[in-house]
Amino acid sequence: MRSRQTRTAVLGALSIQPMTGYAMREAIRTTLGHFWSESFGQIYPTLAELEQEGLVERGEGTRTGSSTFALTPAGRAHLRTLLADPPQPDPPRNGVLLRLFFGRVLGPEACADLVRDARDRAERQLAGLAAERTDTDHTAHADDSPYWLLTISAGEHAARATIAWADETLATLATLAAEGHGGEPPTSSKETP
Amino acid sequence: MRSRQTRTAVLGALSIQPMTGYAMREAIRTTLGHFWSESFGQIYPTLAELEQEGLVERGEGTRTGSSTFALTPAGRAHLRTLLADPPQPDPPRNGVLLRLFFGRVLGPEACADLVRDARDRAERQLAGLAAERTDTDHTAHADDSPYWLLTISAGEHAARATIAWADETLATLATLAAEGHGGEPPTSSKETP
DNA sequence: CCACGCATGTAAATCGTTACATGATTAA
DNA sequence: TTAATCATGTAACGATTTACATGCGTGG
Repeated sequence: MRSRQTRTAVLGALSIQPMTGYAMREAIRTTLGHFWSESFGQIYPTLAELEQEGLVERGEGTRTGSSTFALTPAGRAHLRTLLADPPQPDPPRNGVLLRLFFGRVLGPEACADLVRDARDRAERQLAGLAAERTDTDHTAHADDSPYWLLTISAGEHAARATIAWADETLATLATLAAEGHGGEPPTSSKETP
Repeated sequence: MRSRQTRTAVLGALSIQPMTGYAMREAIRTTLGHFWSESFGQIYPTLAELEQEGLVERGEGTRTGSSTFALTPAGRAHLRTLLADPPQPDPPRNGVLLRLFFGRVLGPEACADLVRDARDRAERQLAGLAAERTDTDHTAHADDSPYWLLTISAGEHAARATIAWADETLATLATLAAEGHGGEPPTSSKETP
């Protein structure tokens, strides 16, 4: 069985409206993109599985060979149980912090580049979320929209936190650089005396 | 070859001080725990690989059969190149937001439970980081400690952001509940008229 | 002497992405 | 007509965790 998380995402997507696998991938990428992702390789097998179990129904698509999937009553019930059981915390992996932790090897200037990149990404993220907020039609899916706004807000809080941290960090790194904690040179005199 | 990320973590750990595979696992879990994780199944094969490539050296351990690994000069040089190339962004997956997005199916009260849990975790995280900050001996690894503090700070910013978001969200969910957007009942009258 | 912590390693299982093969439909 | 987009699915690969098998050393 595909992971419960993927099943949740797929059934959840269909709880908004029936759609094809392709459309689901697009919907997840654009709407859930700031906190979730699924690939075709997950979506199609999961849909097939859910169909076998009678949790989704395959209907006629708009073109030959395509099908729109829809939730069955059993599927909606199953989604409720999936949503109810506690989210499994995945092990944290932050590439920026990993590099920064070993920053002594790299030196303050290179670390500052790293942090500036992270800051830029957060800034763009923030702008993107603000755009989504204003662009989106709130009347179309009025019942779902308050919950959607909560996830947007989460993204904004996280991005602002990253920006604030980055600014503090850049100041710290500047003083570190001034104090002369330079990066280790490519060929260290300690290693080849 | 094991992933560059894992190699970076392993070489990085040895850049602080030589240690056994077992000790490395402990060090990563306790010190890098709030932003990174590695399991034995990754660490041992990676160490063997790096040894083959002459990037780490296996020395005598304190007991029979055990070995302490240390960085070679080539290993240190390789670590610098690994740290320099840009962090690969992994696809986001936030189980709490996934559940909240489909909150309409679950109802505002159950969503509030979810958010309260997330808030609790963030609060504990914050307390844990504060404890680490005060407990740790800054003189032992003085050269690495400023960079370590930057990662602690990142965790604190993120946790505070989660707490602030959770409080806002709980207020919003309370008004939603008051307006009567209850969860869908276990047996919907729409599905069985 | 025995339970627990230190220590190493492998095998299997899980989870997920990427790339490919294939074809229909539509807009230029 | 041809390129782009919609659409489905599979195969291969990669990354990572978990569980297991094994044994040394030490404190109670």
